[in-house]
Amino acid sequence: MNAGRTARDRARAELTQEIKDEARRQLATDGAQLSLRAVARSLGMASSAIYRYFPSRDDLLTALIIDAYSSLGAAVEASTGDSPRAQWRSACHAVRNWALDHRHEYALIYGSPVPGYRAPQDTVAPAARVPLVFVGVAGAAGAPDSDVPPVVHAQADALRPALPNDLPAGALARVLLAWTQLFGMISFELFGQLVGSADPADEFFAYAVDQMADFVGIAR
Amino acid sequence: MNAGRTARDRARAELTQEIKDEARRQLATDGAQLSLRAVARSLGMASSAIYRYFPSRDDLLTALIIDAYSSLGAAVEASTGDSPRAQWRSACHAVRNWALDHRHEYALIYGSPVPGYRAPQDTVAPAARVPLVFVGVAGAAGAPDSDVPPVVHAQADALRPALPNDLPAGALARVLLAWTQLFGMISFELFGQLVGSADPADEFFAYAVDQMADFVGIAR
DNA sequence: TGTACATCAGTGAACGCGCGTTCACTGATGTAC
DNA sequence: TGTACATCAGTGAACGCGCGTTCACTGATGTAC
Repeated sequence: MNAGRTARDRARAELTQEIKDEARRQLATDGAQLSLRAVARSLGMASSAIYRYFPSRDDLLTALIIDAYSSLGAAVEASTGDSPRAQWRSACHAVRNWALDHRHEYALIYGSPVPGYRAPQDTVAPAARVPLVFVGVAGAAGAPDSDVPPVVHAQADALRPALPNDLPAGALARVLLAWTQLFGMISFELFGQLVGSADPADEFFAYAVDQMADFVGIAR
Repeated sequence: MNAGRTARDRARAELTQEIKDEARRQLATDGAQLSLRAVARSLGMASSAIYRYFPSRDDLLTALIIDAYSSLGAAVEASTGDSPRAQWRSACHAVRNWALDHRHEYALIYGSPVPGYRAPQDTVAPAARVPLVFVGVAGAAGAPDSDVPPVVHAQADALRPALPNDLPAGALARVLLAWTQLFGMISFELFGQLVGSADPADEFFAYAVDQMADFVGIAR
């Protein structure tokens, strides 16, 4: 199935991609609305033809969501730094830069849930890639343990088998907190909540990233 | 105009309220979609009758948004505590409780922007009520100054005239950071990003609130 | 290499639906004298 | 207190639009012998 590609197979793969690309383009212009008919129109094909590639609108949405998580995940995994501290900073900025470059895909995955749409299980693994990078950096930095309430400690312990290292519960909790902080700030910036205070947000973002590195205990 | 209320005036005020209430109810059931016709249907009136109360769908949306900010603002302003630390905690929990009780209104104001909708200036003041509460608490606690990059320092200085106290730039920056942290965590919880890690989030939230109080420098 | 059949991509019409907004109209409520 | 007129709330039909999805069909591509 991977070797003997027929012309039909190749055409199918290409058109599947083109449909997703066009749908992404429409997310960017029309906001979060996604219309199969509009996508088909732009591609010069009958609206019913889309159904040869995606069984329904929701399946196309799911594909876009998975692609978005994967694209962000890859961007963050590709970020590098000479020290754990530099890696931390570079990973945070990779998230923000991706978000600024893909505003509507960001809104699709981190904004309010799409009405009437229920995300299937397949999105879980790609969505986990970003937090796993931060766990990895904290591990490499030898982030120290700290006091944590029992329930949170138990949640950290339950999470550990899925992690690339065995970060102590106190460190893991702080990484999680920094993770919500990171996306909170980016969402506020993109969704316009910072207008009038920390906008433009470049310097404030850099400042926050540094504060969070200190908070997690990643040495300067 | 405020004293001599005619029957017509009272009927108008009541129906305006009923339209908003029904619209809110529909936000809660149908997700972020808002249909004037559906609202009218539920109220047993002709869809065109809505136009006697709101000139367009966007105006109704704007009213809902302002109401949501005001409702949240009032809830947070009403929170109390014996010490600045207790006030901080109680304000944070007030935000979260309001969000859990008004999920769709929360999504309306803190989720992805509604496609094709541009928020007018009238939303700015109500939106500022929550952060102002946190600035107030930090002021009462005597939150200390700290190092902050020049651009952020300048943004803090520019903000100060609009504040109820003259928090030093380093403290104000940390309050802003905690503010984005707070909403980041609540958004993640409500939008399902914590599933599989810190969910249920009650303890993690309490933990994060305490960490942020330390971070801002509000004495235990 | 050639033929017969099965598979698949794409079409165009149709179904059934919902939407925001406008408009001419009716009848009730309010106001001025 | 009563009458004449102006204001307003609410109606119902219509405009013009877009949507997701289904279906019978055509013609091209692939497969087995």
